[in-house]
Amino acid sequence: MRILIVEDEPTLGQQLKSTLEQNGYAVDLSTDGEDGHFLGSTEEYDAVILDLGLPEIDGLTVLGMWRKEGRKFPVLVLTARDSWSDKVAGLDAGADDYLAKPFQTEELIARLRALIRRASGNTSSELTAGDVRLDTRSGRVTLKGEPVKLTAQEYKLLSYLMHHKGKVVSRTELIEHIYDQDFDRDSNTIEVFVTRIRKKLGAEVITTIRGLGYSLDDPADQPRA
Amino acid sequence: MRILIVEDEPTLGQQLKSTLEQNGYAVDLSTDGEDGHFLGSTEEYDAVILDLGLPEIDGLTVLGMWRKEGRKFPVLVLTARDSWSDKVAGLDAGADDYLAKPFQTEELIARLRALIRRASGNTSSELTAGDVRLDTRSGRVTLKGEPVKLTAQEYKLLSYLMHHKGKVVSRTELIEHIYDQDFDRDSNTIEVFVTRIRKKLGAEVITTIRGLGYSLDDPADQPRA
DNA sequence: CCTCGACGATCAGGATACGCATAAATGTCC
DNA sequence: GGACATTTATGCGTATCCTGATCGTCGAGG
Repeated sequence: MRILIVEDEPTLGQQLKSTLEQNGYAVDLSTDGEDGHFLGSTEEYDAVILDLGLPEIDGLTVLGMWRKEGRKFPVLVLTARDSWSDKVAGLDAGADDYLAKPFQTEELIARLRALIRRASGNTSSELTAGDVRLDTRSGRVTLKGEPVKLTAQEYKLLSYLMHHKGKVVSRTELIEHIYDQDFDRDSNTIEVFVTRIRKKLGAEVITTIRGLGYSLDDPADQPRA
Repeated sequence: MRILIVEDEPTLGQQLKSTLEQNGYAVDLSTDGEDGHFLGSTEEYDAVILDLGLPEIDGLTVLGMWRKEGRKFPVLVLTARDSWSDKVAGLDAGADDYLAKPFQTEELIARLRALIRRASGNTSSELTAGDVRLDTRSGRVTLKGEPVKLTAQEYKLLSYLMHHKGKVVSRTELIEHIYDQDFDRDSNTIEVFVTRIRKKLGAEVITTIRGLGYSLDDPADQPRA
């Protein structure tokens, strides 16, 4: 999953970035409103963390612009103080959740996870497809109850597919969502990891749709396939 | 485990701090409400000891603010006298336990231990994983019944992992919970202690999840692995 | 029905970052 | 001041990731 952080204070921003990366997210960091707005408008993110107290352009303005442009990613708003008016304004402008500074990183992670989960239409933190089960809280994957060891990239790829079960996901979409900004787009890493995952979880979990991409289907959703 | 003490009387506060440290806790001490509130909001604590009779901001107010902000750590409230009304108000405001001054440090420790245990979802004061058993009351660790000598830091690290059995714990999370406020975040002490613990208890007790952190698994939870 | 082209799957080698282990330096407590 | 615990520093080994090449397969058109 790929996250955008818009935070003017460099120390906090950098710290957030590395914390999130340690939790398996691909993270882009922007330190001003204009650049942040541009990134959010051009790149693909699964969630955005937005500080309201930005220099130059206000965070609320940026959020408003995104929504007007039709960007739908969930936005978690950070605000300097527990100011009630900011909260109302934020939610009005289209924020999906709200966290007052200062905050604990663990809570931020928990909320972010919940936002991404809800945005993809899932209600539980446990995603299942056939015999495969993925727990987004503990970061564990099991096959028929047996724990399976996945590497970081394998996990990211599988996680994205499971969050979009049934949808056909193109290779470029996968690259955009599991790598951050600077990454060589034409490479066959995706294929390599799909192969690896199939080896560990069984070939049938990921279906190839020639010319379009991949799709992860839950047999339970299709009585006969 | 990391504790925050908010106590205006310096003598008592300092004394509590060193007692708790002797019992294997990492302790931050704050002598006024405002600073205490800030610490509780920004740092990661496994429990908080809060004196109600504070100058400037009242202890109850601080507690109320924390709960409103969504802070979930267990709070043990200290009050000057055995005043019934204070107790009711404290529990109302979200306190988890209550102790009247003067008190025996033994009792404080015992209650603290119980609070932390309950907060992590454990019911017994004895935590086990495979052949390893950790008694939070005596601070003793045994391997297949044989007592094992652990140093203070080794114990803290193991204890935190055993309180969160099965969860993937990142290195920063470990640092935040076994060291107090001022500590150099980028150092490799965690790795060193993990190595030491593995040497004493066997390499299999702590699993490494590359790029994410460590995890302590109980073989009993996974029928066959 | 066969052939060819395009796309995807697979494999193996090399680069790299990550975690491990050890030793040396520093700190702390009797 | 000595013993022990803790932290820092450093080299090593290896899992993981990426690259590029080759092999396999699907499907359209002849």
